[in-house]
Amino acid sequence: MEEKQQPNIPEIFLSPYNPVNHENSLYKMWEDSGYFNPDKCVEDGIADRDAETFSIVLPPPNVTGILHMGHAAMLAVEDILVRYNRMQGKRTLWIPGTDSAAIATQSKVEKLVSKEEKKSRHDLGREEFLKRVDVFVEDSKATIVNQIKKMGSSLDWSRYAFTLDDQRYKAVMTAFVNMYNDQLIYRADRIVNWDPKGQTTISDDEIVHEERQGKLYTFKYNKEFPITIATTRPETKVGDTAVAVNPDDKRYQKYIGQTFDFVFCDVPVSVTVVADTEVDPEFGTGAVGVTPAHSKIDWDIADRSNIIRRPQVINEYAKMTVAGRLNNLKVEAARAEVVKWLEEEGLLEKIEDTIQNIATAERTGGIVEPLPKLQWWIDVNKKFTLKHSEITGIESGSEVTLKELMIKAVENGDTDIFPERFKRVYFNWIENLNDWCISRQIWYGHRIPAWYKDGETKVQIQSPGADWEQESDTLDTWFSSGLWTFSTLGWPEQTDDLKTYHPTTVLETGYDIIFFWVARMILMSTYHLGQVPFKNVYLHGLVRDEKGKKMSKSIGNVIDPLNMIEKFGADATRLSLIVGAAPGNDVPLSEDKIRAYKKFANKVWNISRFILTSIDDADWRQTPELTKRDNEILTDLRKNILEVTEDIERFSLYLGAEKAYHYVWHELADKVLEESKDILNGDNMSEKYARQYVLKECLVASLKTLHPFMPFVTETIWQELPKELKDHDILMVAKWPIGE
RNA sequence: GACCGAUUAGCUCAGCUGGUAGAGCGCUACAUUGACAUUGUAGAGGUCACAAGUUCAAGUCUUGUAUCGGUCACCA
Repeated sequence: MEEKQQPNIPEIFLSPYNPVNHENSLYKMWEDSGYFNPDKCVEDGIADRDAETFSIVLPPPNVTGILHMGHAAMLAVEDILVRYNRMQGKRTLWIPGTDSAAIATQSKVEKLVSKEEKKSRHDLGREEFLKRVDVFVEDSKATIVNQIKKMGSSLDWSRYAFTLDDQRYKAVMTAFVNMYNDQLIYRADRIVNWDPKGQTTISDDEIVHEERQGKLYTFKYNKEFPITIATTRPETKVGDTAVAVNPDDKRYQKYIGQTFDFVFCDVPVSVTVVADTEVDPEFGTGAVGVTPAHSKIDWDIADRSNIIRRPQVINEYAKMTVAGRLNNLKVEAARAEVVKWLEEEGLLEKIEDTIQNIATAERTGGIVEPLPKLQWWIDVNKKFTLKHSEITGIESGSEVTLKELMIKAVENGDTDIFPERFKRVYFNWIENLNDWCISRQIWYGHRIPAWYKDGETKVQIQSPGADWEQESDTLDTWFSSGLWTFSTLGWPEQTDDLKTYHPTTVLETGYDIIFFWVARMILMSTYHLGQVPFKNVYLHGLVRDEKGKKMSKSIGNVIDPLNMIEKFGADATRLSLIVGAAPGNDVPLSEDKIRAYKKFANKVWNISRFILTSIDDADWRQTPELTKRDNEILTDLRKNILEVTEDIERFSLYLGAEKAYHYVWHELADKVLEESKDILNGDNMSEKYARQYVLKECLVASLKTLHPFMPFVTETIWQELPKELKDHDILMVAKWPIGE
């Protein structure tokens, strides 16, 4: 038996691919190379000076949070797009950042301070408390940043942004002042959504409607009152100033305009009967008790009928402020008390079960209490002059509203949304959009640059003087998030980055924040820059468990990405989140699925090992004489490259990943490698050499097409490839192969 | 209540601009430990929710029905 010559194979291939041995050092190698930064790529000739640009801003994760599968999916999608475009030779920029998550962070620190020092934020005072928050944020920042890196995210860390850093502060202040000067921001007293738990106002979009079992009470204010009314909230009736009926309702027409005074549950009340077309004669008794201070609809009815809009009978702690037996009771207790009183007085006609929609605060879960408050708003319907416009169909200097800008930007295709059906969702939302309440009663955030003295108000970034007092409210975090595509690029300065990379190419985010964020970014960018913020919106689905359930700690079905990276590698984790994840569709994820892709990483590893040992003795200076089959293999290869390329270009990553996977495993490995064994061991040297050439081509190209999807294993192998096979030492910046 | 989506193999889903169905996992049988803490080969399994329509031809287009899911919504 002749001893087969032991090929010269790199030692690392002697054992299966083990991600943990390579991932951290590879990431460091990439980072040290500087090629996450497009400037460095241009400098070293990887991208041409005038190459097309490709830019994405990372939707900033909460600075104090930890990485979950949703983040992991987002990072995987974006990194694939970024790596692909970088290999295409574009000037590719992916900007990292973190978000202050104002309310969440503040309450975290509040809890911490209360636990460790037994103090409230008010004990510490605003300034001292904010110092604690800053320290906390600084400490926890490293955690999330490191976790982002674990996924292999090729972000340009030299451009890292934090929503509350100095540069972003400047952008937010400038934005506010500009909008105020255009009278798009105003201050007004009206009903707001008050979250008693969070002790702040919230916007309409931060409300979650919950269906709950409630009761509908039908009663009279007193024995003499001629009209019976129904309500689910009897405790608010001490704040009634009117009873509204439909003007066409024959039963009540004779009372319209009359005023009745009486004492209701110890509280003197005066109500006027008014006509309002919004009242449905068919519902309940056809008469509505109007409580302007605690219901938005009632406030509007009061406005239309010229009724007084107060008294306010419930305070910020959801407690009654009236005198008598209800004094200082919580609303639920007050309700029981009022019902008891109605029964005693014989005023209660009936109680029915009903399903009522309760408004709760998204972040705290508290029941929202509508209260009248003096707050800051953005007017979405006011006409103003857009000085500069690059938006298709809107001339510079034309009169528009913010709503029109938001609609136009998508309607004209300047911003395209994937999947397409979300365009309709977007338009639908804008049509029903009301003015946006942007002030919040929390401390951690951008403090509104309004200054007060003796009833006078000035809006400007710098304090007008020591005796002027600054507005204590801060801005809704989505206000600053809305500026994110351009505040991260240096706006309000006209930086090179801003000129080069804005509008950004893609915004990739979850469909659940299309209103919160996507719409607000379009609003802010079109207004401040006259540009859309991004040319494409790619909406990914939510990561769910294998049964399609939402992952949650209480159910215990959470799959931790860091744990998965540890177990199966970042490449496997990425692929599991991409394959089968059509944009806009939820992704079912299981540990088995991730394990399957770890096997694939190992398969790639072994394919490479086989090919490398098979081509070890090849001399690449010869010209290969390809057989018909050789050419066929190369054609298949290029066809696969083309398909993967097209899929990535049209954001169908789930298809591209699957095709790349399928080709490598079931075409290259199962067919090409198997049939090559005879040729490689045969005596026909010309045929053997030709096949070696083909295998080399297949390996190099496959590593490249796989790289965006599974950067670590492909780069690890690349580093072991003989120099003469590579067009660059680092696969991350090698040239994307050409398909046909 | 309005709008949107889904309904295709046991499970999870692909099927873009219409031409009599595909993948992965699972299952069955056989082979394999000299690229592969395995892998390969072969196989079973679907009246593409239902009904009507357009068409030479329909998972694929139109309309309607049913079931499930989602988003939005001020009915007191």
